[in-house]
Amino acid sequence: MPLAHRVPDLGALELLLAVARLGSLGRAARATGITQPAASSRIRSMERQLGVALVDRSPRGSELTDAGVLVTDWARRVVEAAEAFDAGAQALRGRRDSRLRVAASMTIAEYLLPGWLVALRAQRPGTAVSLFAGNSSAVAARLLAGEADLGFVEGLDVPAGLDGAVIGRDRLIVVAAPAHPWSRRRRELTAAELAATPLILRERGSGTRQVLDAALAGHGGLADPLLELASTTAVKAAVVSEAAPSVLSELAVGEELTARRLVEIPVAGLRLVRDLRAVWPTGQRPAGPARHLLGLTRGAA
Amino acid sequence: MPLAHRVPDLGALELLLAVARLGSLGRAARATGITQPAASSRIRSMERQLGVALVDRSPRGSELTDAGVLVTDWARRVVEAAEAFDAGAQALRGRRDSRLRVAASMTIAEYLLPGWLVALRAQRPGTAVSLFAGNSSAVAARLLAGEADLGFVEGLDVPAGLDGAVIGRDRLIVVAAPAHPWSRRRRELTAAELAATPLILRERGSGTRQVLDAALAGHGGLADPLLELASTTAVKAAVVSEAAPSVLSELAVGEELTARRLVEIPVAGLRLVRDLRAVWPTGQRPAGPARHLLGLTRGAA
DNA sequence: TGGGGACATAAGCTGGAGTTATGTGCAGCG
DNA sequence: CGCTGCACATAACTCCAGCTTATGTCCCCA
Repeated sequence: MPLAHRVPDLGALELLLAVARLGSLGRAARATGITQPAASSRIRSMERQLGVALVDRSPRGSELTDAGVLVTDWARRVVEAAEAFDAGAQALRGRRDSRLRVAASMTIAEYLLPGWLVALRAQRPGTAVSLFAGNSSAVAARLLAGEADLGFVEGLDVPAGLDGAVIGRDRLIVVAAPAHPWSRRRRELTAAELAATPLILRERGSGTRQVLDAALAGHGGLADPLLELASTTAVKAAVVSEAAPSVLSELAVGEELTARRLVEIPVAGLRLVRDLRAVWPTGQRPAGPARHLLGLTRGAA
Repeated sequence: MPLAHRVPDLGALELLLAVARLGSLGRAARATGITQPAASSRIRSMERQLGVALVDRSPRGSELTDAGVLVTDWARRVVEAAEAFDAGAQALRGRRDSRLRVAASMTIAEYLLPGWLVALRAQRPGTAVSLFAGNSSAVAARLLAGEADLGFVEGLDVPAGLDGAVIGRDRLIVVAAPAHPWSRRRRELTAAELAATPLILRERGSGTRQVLDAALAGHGGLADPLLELASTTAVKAAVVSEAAPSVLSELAVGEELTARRLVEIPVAGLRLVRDLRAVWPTGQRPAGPARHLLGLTRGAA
């Protein structure tokens, strides 16, 4: 359980990446703003903690061992996730005087925006971004009030008073635990079967739920849910442990699918997709940083 | 640059997840093995560091704020990456007396195995796994010497003396920087064009290079590379900064594609795929933990 | 109105990570 | 051949972040 005691500090992982990149403890130390002895000791204690030699030291520099290469690649993923966290958190704190004020739906803010912000930061360092997250109407209100420069929403329609461009699609997929009978079916599920089955769902009013309701209206209508939960995370947890399927955004379950904690159940003849849109007040085409961010988002999902 | 100073500790992120899950600082504290005041102070200093209120405290418990929900979701990604790191590192240290000894090619060990190990740990906690990473022939040698129970290789053929099962495919894709002319082409690239262009590549002998050589043999043969580098990471960095394309495993560039640091260039009529295989000594079908891990890997990539 | 749950505050301890100063080993060169 | 430069290791000391225990405050509920 105490993961933090078995995984090196973020600072140590960054240092390791610097050693890999620069080929010497001393240079890596300078690059990360510490002294050479500090770097030396930190790498050493990381090796002690992991029980694996990571770098080959020599009087001419330091190189990663074979194990070190692997560990460094795994470390890179942690650091990248931390960068996304940082980009998101910065934007969340961002003051109203930011150069680029973004308003986004929860799903987009959760899964896509941090990556875009990392890319933006790489290409235009120093662009101060602020982020507001809320539902579609709240995003629209912000834009119309002039309190945001660019919005992102998912859903079937563009809110009144806004122009928009489709930047990607979000597919809703049926998921079940690997142990669930549906995971072993040979024939595709039918829409009617799906409609008739009590599912684990977000509460009524969520965007996902609306799309699902609409799509199954012609197939007998959605059965009463087995369980209604307030957050996507809670739904995922319930699907994994309980024995009922759910319908979730593919953005939300990518991780779970690759780790096989959840399995996607194909459904015959049912397209549960919703567009992801960038939106802005009618007539005011995005310019400057907003235009640049918009360019980064094409082809999302 | 000093990312670690702006992102909370892994321990703090874990604690935040526990608060989200359990709805109270005190319970979260107990769950993570610290006392309530420690948790209180840690969450508070995280809020100070991020400049955002994360939890609403009340005498009846604590709930995440709207911003807290977002931050927690981003934190979850960091923690999941750390879990993969941990699972990998544990296996790397694993002693020879492990219950399951895995040998895998570098690509698979880097990108796929940690996720499988996390899944395995969730389903069969306490299965001690050890990992050896090397090229196909080294993996084969381990298996044939009885020093490994299950192997994973990518490539065109099954090494002699081994049986195997295809568990997925790895597609090699042409990538370029967004600023590169190929990223703006309207017409698909032809195989002959690709063959005639000097690329940034791994050194001769790497698996990727072999597949590429074979596939382009009928299209005039691969031109001399512009640059030959020793690691996939170095190749990616060169493609991003230099003005030349490369051909890389889609496993290696997933992150870069979604962040738009790299762009995939479609090529007409060229299928650069290689199978990912689980392998074992002829006749000795995997049993026990090996069989279970094998089950987790189906449908990879 | 008293008890219990939940969070905050206070005071003191500890260890990890950092710093400066110095030592060792190796390569290249005048 | 010894000097210089570079890289890593060791030693001694400092400091602060995070932990603990003890106690206070607030609110709900029986």
